[in-house]
Amino acid sequence: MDVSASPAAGRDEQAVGQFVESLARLMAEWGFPRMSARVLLTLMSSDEDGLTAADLADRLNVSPPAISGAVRYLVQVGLIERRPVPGSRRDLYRIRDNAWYTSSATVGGVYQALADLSAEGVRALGGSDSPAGARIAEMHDFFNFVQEEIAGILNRWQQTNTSPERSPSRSASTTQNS
Amino acid sequence: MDVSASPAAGRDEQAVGQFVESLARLMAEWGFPRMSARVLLTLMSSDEDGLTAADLADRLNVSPPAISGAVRYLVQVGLIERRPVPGSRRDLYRIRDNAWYTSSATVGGVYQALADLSAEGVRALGGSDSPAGARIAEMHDFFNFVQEEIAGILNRWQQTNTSPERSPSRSASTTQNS
DNA sequence: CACGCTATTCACATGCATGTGAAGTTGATG
DNA sequence: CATCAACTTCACATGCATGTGAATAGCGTG
Repeated sequence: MDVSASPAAGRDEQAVGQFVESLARLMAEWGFPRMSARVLLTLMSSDEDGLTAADLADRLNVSPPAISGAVRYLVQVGLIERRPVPGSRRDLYRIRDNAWYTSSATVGGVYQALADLSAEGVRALGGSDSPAGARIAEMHDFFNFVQEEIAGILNRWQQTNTSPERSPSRSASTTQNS
Repeated sequence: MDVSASPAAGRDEQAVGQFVESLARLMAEWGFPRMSARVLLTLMSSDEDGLTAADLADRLNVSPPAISGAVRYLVQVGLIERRPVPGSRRDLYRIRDNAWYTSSATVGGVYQALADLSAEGVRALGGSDSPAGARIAEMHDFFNFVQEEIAGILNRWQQTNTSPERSPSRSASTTQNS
């Protein structure tokens, strides 16, 4: 095996690539756009403080248009930001600091939508008197509960990590090994 | 327009159908199989204590094979159960009582997988010393945190709603007749 | 013992999302 | 002012998931 570009404890490019692909695959499996996931993870695992569309296309071996669509989505949902480089035509794409926090807040919104819709369901069923009505009412309670709890989780995370901005590396040890 | 089958405060079949479709669409948008979502919600919004594949095919205006595939998935992930009817060839499909609980437990498992994979990412990056390593390490911490918190949420839900097992979900007064 | 109903499996068609190549647009530079 | 580089938009091809129809297997019934 050739560890050509791997100083003692430095990056293992091959392993990093594998990591990006594995995680992107997992995210894609539950509905996240594949290409956007790859772009996001490539940005996260780069030491530079931003990459251009050309850089991304090169590292991922895809065409620039694919990058274009992927970053448009990522910017729209607030996971990355584009920073036009003053002297140049290039734009740098950069991860927003609270990316995962934002992402999970979106998940919370989904639960809110689920709760709202199930409330309509209870109405459609004529109240919670019937078995079906009771079932949907319970579903509504559950989603409502989860939604509130998720908000609590995010608050706790914010407090634990004081400013969600640029928190220093605090986790040294990797929890578990296979 | 004729509201032929709408007793005063009873089921509004049209609204129920709309509810099923809306919620199924939302679930499909974040990765849940469309047909399985429709079947699940149809079961939930039925007052009978179980429906046959033929019933489901009829109510959803789809072919029996589509039902077959949908219920196989639902049974596999533990959201519904099949109850062979003793005297007949028919099988009744029925929602498991803790369906949403089970479903959310699965979501928790996803976060666990995310945490595990990001731990590998930190290793691939040679530790959390580099900017990228620090970023992935923070991601790992976040997923780990969320995963633990989700477990806490579910426990709290269990306690609030006493036993999640086989709890007669007729929390309200359901005049159940078999 | 044969028939019929119910559910499943197989091969196929349809629809949708996604990535590619070519052309277009915009801003920097000599 | 002309040229070049970088990103974006458009039209198309490919792959994948999903639902349908025909044929099959199993169990209750006359």
